[in-house]
Amino acid sequence: MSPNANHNGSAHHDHGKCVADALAAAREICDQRGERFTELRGRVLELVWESHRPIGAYAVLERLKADGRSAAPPTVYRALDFLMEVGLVHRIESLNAYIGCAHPGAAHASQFLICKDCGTAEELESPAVDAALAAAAGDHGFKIAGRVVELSGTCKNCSGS
Amino acid sequence: MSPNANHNGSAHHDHGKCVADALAAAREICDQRGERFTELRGRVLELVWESHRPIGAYAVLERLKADGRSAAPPTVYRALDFLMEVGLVHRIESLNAYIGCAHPGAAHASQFLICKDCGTAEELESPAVDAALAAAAGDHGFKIAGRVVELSGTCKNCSGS
DNA sequence: ACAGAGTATGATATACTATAGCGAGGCCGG
DNA sequence: CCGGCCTCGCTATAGTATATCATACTCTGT
Ligand SMILES: [Zn+2]
Ligand SMILES: [Zn+2]
Ligand SMILES: [Zn+2]
Ligand SMILES: [Zn+2]
Repeated sequence: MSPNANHNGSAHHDHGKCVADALAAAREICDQRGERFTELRGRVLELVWESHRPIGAYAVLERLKADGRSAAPPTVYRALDFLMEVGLVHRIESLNAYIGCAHPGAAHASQFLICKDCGTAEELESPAVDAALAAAAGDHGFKIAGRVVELSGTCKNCSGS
Repeated sequence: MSPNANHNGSAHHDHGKCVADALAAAREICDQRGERFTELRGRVLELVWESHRPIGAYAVLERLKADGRSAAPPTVYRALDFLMEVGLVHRIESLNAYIGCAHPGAAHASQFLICKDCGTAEELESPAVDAALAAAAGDHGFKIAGRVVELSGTCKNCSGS
C-alpha cells in the first residue's frame, strides 16, 4: 500500500499526485480564461479532490473551519459555483454533492457511475450514451441544454472481491 | 380551449381524464400487489398528477393543508415514498420534485425531458439510451442498480411558437 | 367479539441543503 | 488617486428531508 493510499477510497493510485495535478491544471485553466484562482478556491478544490467520492458542501465547510479559517455556507457555495462554472467541479444531483472533474479544460457531457458500497464516483464521457440521448430528445423535438446522467450500483472493485 | 385545459401546462389534452385514469390504474396496481391505496395516498397522487410539471413535496403539503386536512412534512414524504416504491411516482433529482409515472405497473428505466420554459417533464423509455448506458457501465465493470437520466432544455411546444 | 401483530397516520422536533442581502477590502484600468 | 468590479466575511433566512414517539386503524386467528 502506497503512503498516499490511506486517505482515499480506491487506494489504487498515487492520490497525492492526483490532487496536485488537478490543482496545477486548475490554475492553468483559470489563467487562460482570465479568472482568479484564489487561495480559497484552490483550497476548496483541493478538499473536493481529497477523495474520489462526492463530497457535500457542508463537509467542505467543516474542513475549511478545521483549517482555522472563518467560513460560512456562502463561502463554500460561492467557491463551488465558481469551480462549476469554470468546469473544474461537477455536482452530483442524486447526492447533493460535488466532485472534481476528471477531464477539465474542455466542455463535455459526462456520466457518473456511483458505487453504493464504497461511495466512489467515476466520470465517463461516452459518445454512445451522448448520441443515444441526443437521438431520443430529437425524436421528441426537445433541445437539450443540460444533462444529468447518474447511475448508482456496484463498482468493479466492490463486486470483485 | 377545453374546459379542463386551464389548470395544466400543456393544455393539449383532457387533463381531467388523464388524472382520473392515473388514479384508477393506481388503485388497481395496489390491489394486485396487496398494498393499501389509502385516501391520503390517493389524494397525494392526485395532487402530483394535477399538472405534468414536477411538484415539490412542500407544495403538495400546502395543498393538503388547503384541503383542511392536518398534515406535516412526514405525512407527504411517507406518501411519496410509498408511491415511489410501488412505481406510481418518480422523483426528479435535479429539481427535488416528484411527478406521476406515465407507464406504471411494470418495472422500467425512464428518462426525463424537462423544459426550462414551461416546466413540463416528459417521461421517456428509450431502449437505445438504456442499452448505451448498460454498455458504458459494463465496459467499466459497473453493475447498474439505479438510473437517473434527466435532460433539461426546451420542449417542442416552447421552441415552436 | 376479542387479542395481538402489523401498518398507517398524527404530531413535534430537528437535521440537512441552499440562498438573500449587506458591507469591507482588494485588484485594476483610467 | 479614483471608481468600478470582483472577492470574501458575516448574519439571517429559505427550502428540503428525516428521526422519534404516540395514536389509531386493519387484518387475522381464535
Ligand atoms: Zn468533467
Ligand atoms: Zn465500490
Ligand atoms: Zn415511469
Ligand atoms: Zn416547454
